[in-house]
Amino acid sequence: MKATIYDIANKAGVSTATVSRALGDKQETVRPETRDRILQISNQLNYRPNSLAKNLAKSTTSAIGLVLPEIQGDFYTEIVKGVDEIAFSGGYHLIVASSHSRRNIVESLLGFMRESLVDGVILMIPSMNGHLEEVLANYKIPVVIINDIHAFDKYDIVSIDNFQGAYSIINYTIKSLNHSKISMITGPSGNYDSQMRKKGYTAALKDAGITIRKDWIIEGDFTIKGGELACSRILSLKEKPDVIFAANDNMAAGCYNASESLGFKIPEDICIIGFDHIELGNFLRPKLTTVHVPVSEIGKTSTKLLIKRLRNKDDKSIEPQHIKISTGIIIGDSVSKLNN
Amino acid sequence: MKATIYDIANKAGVSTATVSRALGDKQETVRPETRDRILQISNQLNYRPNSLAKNLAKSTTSAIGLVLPEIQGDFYTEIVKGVDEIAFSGGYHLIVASSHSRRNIVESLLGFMRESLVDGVILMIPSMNGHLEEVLANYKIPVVIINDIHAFDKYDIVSIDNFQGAYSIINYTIKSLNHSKISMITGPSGNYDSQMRKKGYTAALKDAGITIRKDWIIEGDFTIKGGELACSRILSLKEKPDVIFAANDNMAAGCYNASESLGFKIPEDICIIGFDHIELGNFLRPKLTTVHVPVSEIGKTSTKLLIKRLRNKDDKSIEPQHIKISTGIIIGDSVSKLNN
DNA sequence: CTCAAAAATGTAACCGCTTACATTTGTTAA
DNA sequence: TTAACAAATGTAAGCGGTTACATTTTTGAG
Repeated sequence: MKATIYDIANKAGVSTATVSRALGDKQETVRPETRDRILQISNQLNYRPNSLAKNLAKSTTSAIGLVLPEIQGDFYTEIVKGVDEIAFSGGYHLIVASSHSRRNIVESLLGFMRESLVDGVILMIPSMNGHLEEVLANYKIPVVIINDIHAFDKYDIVSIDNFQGAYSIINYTIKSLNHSKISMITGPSGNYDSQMRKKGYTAALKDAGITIRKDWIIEGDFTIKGGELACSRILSLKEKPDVIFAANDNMAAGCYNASESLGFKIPEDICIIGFDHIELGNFLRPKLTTVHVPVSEIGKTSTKLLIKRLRNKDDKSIEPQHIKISTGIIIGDSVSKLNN
Repeated sequence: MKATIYDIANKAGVSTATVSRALGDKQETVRPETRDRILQISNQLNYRPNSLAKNLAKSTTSAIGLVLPEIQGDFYTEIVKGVDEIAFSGGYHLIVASSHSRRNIVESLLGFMRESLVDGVILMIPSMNGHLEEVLANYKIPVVIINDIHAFDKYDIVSIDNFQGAYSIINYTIKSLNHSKISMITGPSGNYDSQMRKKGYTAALKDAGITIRKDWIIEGDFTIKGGELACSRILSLKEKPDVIFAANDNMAAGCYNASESLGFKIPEDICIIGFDHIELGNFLRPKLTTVHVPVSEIGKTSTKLLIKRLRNKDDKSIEPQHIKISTGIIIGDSVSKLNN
């Protein structure tokens, strides 16, 4: 049978309270020789505290919940990796729940919260969800939200600087490469990242004095297939743009496919810009020009934030923090330079 | 304050035992009208059982642990997704632990087992690890191992049919495409998947009466960079092979890079074959010929196996199951047909 | 050496649910 | 009607820790 705290107390001739104190993290008042004796016996019996009992007694689980949207591709692996690494070094376990055919984000979240299964939650919200606000308001476990969203200002938020990323790369395309006929394939309409990327795009155009053409803004869905479809539509327009700015690399890859099958050469006939800088982009030919997003940084930062919150749970005074992760530009060969 | 089972018992004028029975899963002996009353009050109070208390009382957690090797790329996302989906529908939570700079597989495993944090574990072991056997022997939580490994025959195992996959594609290359000068870039020497893929490769050659050249078997490390390096070495041999079989797609992608920079055209000057069929391969040009591995199937199958085990925990008689997930061939354009 | 304060340890309730066993209530057959 | 048995419910002891409060031991100033 597994050794319990009672066994140790017995063998050491002390009470369970003393054993608990000697073995606990917080520096408790135990005489050094007593502590040593307890530690030794504990080792000898190969004692491991039962975390279930500890959880119940302390109403705490040392676990962090990570709620992800429908998982696909590199992106999420990086997030999980970043979160896991920080969680682990902070002494937390990681419970993940991704939404899929049988479950949505809110359900995952509720599952965590209702059962007090985790001490805190990292929540990645790609787009607005009806019940979400209500759920968040009803349970008061610390939450860190990953997304570029302002409806949740009272929570800690970690977001990619989508606006800046899009603005920079479009600005570069205009100013340094002399382009002005730039179209965009957005993500799904409700998606926050997509919305901000679009704002960056329009702002850069506007600041450069370029009129925005609504017919050059096509809605995509962040998938490769979706990119293919949208690109085909753009390439069959009577008045074609010179550049397609896809709201993510997946769709940019779709553009490569469509261009290839429609006989458009990149970058001579059509230029492509992506967003995310996933591995895939490095293998597209010509190399994809895109916006670098430090994905695992997002996971790490949110976890750090959450853990800080958990460590100061009583101190309600700390203001919600909003951290923006900045992006960078990756210059590939998928956008040509125009001679003006 | 959150409602407890006591509050319900009070309000309903029954004992906590009855409430517990009425609310529990197993069809207990409670009079219908009593059950109804309890259910009603439970709803009214918005009662949610405290899972921590339940865990302690039942010494069970309804959680499955998933231990992954160093996470990178598509592959693992698919596994997590598959596991999560099945775990969820079986009423289990998913706790993941990946090894990384600060932790290795055995540590993750120990963490789960020592603290009785999970009811069972799904363990992905890429290569032999000293303490592993010992750890597994010492704790008797149900374990499902994902890998092509025979040292652990007494556990449930789910494995990719690496041998068959490699054999088939090499055989196809020989028989249908008339190649005979086929080299291989393996994975890290200790890696089980790699070992079996190599066996499939050598068996196919041998069966076709082709002599195996040791100098055409180069060790790689499953990374893109590693593939690049190994490929360069092969391409600078005095006697070059016509085909390079990379033990995974990542390395195959590296081969593309190396071939490009050394001026070798695929498939005219050198042919490339991969393994895994990750998304990336679809974007290589020419399209990569590779072995399809149904990754999320692996996750799903192992989880089903584990849950079955957990549901029949007492029944020790069930023999360890060894399930092989079969692979398929994806024919791209990276291997030319020789006229013999 | 004495005594008050500080340090160390002990006692036992508690976290909220489950469940073996005891008790009460209901049902059925003679 | 009643004995015998089944069904429904109650009692209370866990599960294995934590911790408020009580008690004992140690320490050190006077």
